[in-house]
Amino acid sequence: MSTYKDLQRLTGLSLATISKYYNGRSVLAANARAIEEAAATLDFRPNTIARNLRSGRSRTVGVLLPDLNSSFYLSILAGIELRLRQRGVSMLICADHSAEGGVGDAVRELAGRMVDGVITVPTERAAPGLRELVARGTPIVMMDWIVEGLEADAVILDNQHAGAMAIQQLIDRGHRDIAYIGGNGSPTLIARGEGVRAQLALRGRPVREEYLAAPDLSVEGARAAMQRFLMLEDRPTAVFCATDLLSVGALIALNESGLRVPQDMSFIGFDMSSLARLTTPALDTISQRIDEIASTAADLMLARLGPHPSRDPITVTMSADYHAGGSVATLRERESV
Amino acid sequence: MSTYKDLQRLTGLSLATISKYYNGRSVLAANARAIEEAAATLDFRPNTIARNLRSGRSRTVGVLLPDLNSSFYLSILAGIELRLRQRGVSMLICADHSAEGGVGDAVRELAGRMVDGVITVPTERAAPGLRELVARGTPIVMMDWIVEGLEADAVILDNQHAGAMAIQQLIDRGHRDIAYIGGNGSPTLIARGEGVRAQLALRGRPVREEYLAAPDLSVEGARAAMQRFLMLEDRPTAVFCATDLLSVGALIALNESGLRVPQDMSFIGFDMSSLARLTTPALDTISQRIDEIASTAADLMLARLGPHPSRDPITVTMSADYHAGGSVATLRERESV
DNA sequence: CTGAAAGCGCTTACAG
DNA sequence: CTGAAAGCGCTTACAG
Repeated sequence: MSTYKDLQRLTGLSLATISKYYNGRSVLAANARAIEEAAATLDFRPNTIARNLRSGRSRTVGVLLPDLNSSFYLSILAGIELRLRQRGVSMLICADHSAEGGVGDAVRELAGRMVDGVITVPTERAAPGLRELVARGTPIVMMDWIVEGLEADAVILDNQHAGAMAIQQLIDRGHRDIAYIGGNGSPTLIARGEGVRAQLALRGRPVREEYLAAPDLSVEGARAAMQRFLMLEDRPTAVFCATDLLSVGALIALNESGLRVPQDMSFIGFDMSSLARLTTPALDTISQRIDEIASTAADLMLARLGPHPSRDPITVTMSADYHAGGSVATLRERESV
Repeated sequence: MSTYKDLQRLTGLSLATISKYYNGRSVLAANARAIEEAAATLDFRPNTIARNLRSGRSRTVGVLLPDLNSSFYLSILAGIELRLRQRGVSMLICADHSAEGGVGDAVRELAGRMVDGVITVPTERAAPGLRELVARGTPIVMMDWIVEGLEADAVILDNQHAGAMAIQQLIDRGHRDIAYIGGNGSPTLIARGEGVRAQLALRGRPVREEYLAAPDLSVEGARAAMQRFLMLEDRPTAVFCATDLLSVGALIALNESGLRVPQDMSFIGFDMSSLARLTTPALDTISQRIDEIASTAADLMLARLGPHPSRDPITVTMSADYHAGGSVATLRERESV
């Protein structure tokens, strides 16, 4: 790797002038050409690490996620990467691995690498570290759920509404015995569950505890939960799943059981994008516009890194969409809403 | 952020001693305790950037992928992240975005950030940059396909065999008119296609060009390709898809057509993991052990970063597995192999 | 516009 | 074991 010193040797210019050139400040045209020539000869590229150390900015944003095991997180990563790269900002990825425990403090790891900001789907575990970062003036953007009391921007889904929307649809189609596979692992899932329960109550449907499952957020967890529903004396006529992995697991159990969707069981999934069309009939799903969430989060961060960041934290709330498929059967006559 | 100087103020020790402590070299027990106390008070954490600059090692590995739009890449990321984090190595992610063009040279970006090594699913576009890195002595590990002439470790699939295996299965089950949705975008796909053609030829089955499609590597590309197959005068009795996205797209088109799998069309997909069980019947697939590929790649990299790297490049070739489902119909009597 | 000098926060020989 | 000094490759005021 060649350095400014090598350019200095070839051009006779000072380090300060070379630095100015590489920072886009004005330099005599002749000098600029000389630097470009020398750089081409040497195959020179400025050392980002040194730049960062001296300037105190790394043009790198940390992306901290609970794990990397769902397509939800992948889509988020892809969306953020695209937006940040357009603006010359790099991305350092950390998975929190809360489950494993003791993998070290991901947030402090990011801090030690001088990231200019952190975009995160936060976990309980990460919260204290995020507070420290905010105290130090590092901008944070939260996605998916909000750490209470953290002064930071956020992009979240109206999760209560997302949950309620699924139940409303099922009730409108005549369902009464509705099962729900959700979870208590995060405020996001709790809110979706609240939406479910509230809507059931509102429409006078029984909230039967044996129809509510909160398994591990995994394909196998949901598969087992669905299997339990299917063994009930009076099994539900419809099931709603609160995440993509849970949807996949529940559907696998349904397929294994030999029951048909929607004749024997109606189904509403969550966030399955193109997978919803993988089955016959296609699935009804509740879904978020993940690309929009990611790009909004990236934009909020870029604004914070820019010259005139706004003072107050901004929370963007997005609403989920209902994608109709053919996986919900209409029982009896359709109720009026 | 506090620094060594602050620790020096609180402990009276020299910077050299503090540095020794943080690099795990021996320090008097009393001094170690003093440093720990001061660090706790100050909430100190060594600045990784400064460390990197001075030591010339960043304990960061660049991960360079063509894009971030497939679950194949996500699984690879997840596997690598897990292994690297266990060893205290961070991961800087770049998507090459070859398609968009002009997004800047991802490889040089990584070089400027002083990554200790690069793990990559290479693209044509990245090849020259990777050569430069090798010339500079930066270790590279390639996954999925090999850039010819690059002195670097690699973990690849026996793609010819993967392609041949699918065709063999279909022929064994009595199929003759076999369609293939693949692509020419990468040596990986070309090799899978060669395996397909070779096996068809070997078993005396016609290689009909109208049964071969090489669409964009996208869900929509495969959907369109499948739709064209279905409009053929004598449509094929079976289709094999060479990637996960292509499989999803083809299956969507099949569902939309109203044809049943496997009665009207047999289907073999690629790399669908749990998605293969999403449908009734479950899908037959060819799949790679992605976790193993990722962890092998990470281990090869960690070995290169360790104290005694081997001299010669290592190529690990893995073989694909056949996962039986119920998406292949048996026509006529089963042939002997 | 340009250059000389100091310094970002560490690590690294080198003495002691 | 410890400490004083130089330096990693840049950027940043400050003069000129």
